[in-house]
Amino acid sequence: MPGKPKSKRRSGCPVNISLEMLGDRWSLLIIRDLMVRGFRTYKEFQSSGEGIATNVLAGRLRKLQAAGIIVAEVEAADGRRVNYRLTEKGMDLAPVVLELLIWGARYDDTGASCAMIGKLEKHRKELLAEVRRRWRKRDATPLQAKSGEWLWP
Amino acid sequence: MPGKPKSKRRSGCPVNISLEMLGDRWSLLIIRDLMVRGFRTYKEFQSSGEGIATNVLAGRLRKLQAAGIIVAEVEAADGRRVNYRLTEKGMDLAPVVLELLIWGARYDDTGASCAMIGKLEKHRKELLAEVRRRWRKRDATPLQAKSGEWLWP
DNA sequence: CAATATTACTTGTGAAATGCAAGTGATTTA
DNA sequence: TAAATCACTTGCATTTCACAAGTAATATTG
Repeated sequence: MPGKPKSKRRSGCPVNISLEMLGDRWSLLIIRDLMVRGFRTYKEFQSSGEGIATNVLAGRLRKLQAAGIIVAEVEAADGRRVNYRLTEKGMDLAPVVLELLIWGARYDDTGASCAMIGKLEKHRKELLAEVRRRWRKRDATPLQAKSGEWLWP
Repeated sequence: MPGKPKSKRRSGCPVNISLEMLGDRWSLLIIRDLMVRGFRTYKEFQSSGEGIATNVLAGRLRKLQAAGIIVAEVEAADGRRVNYRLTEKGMDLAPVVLELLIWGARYDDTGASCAMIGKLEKHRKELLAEVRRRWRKRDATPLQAKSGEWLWP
């Protein structure tokens, strides 16, 4: 039994960054991988090379479900597989993820030629629209490779 | 001696969400408070009601400095006071913070009338410009009250 | 159809981070 | 000069995390 989180304070009109769910090392990475790398299964997350521990991954997936950010469904054709998908609420994090990607690219750059970054900044809207279109179609082809390279447009 | 973080993996072209710095419960809250609540001192962070532990706050401020996101300077008029400010790099997180605020407001809403949310979404650019203008002027008047309420425009 | 493989986890253990209460040292104010 | 303020640090109990190993359910292979 995990026990309740001990009741957190909340201010009046709740325009607050809500980092109770997203304020950890992995949640946003999982969301990004669902959003732009086309990840769907537990195994993909584990072997993505980011190094999340298996028990922590399981915990995060559970929490993200409980928060209504992702849903899990067992694949009809193969009862072993569980496919994770973003909900509408989860997809609405796309602007956050995009801005984080842009910021990270601008400052965490280890030097590789990333002309793509300028394109991301200039075409925020189109990219967000594309991500959402693929989400609706359940199209899991990645916009971003495992290496981080962008496959867009 | 804290010891090195044990070397994290990095992919080739580094377009990655870099959550090594921001992937915790407090960093983005500190940045938001500097950005839109006009916080400047240690004490303000401590007594903001968010409940960050004092040792953790000290640690985060140190890490954010080391990452070049904030700077600390002792106040000339009062040698006890240390004022924290965002760097350019820190200010460039404004779009991230704004999108998080919008998302949080949309979904974490406990019900209060927040017509302001729509305004934030419609006037992203103006708000970002305003935040940056105040930052340049070192104007610490908050855009967002402690309660979360927006004082803008 | 039995043996093996795959997938999605859980469990156990030590290390690290966190939360809390109390204390410290450098100023500044009364 | 004593008290107050500010920005921290220290110690300790609790929680979370990382790593390795194991398990249960389904699927594939021979």
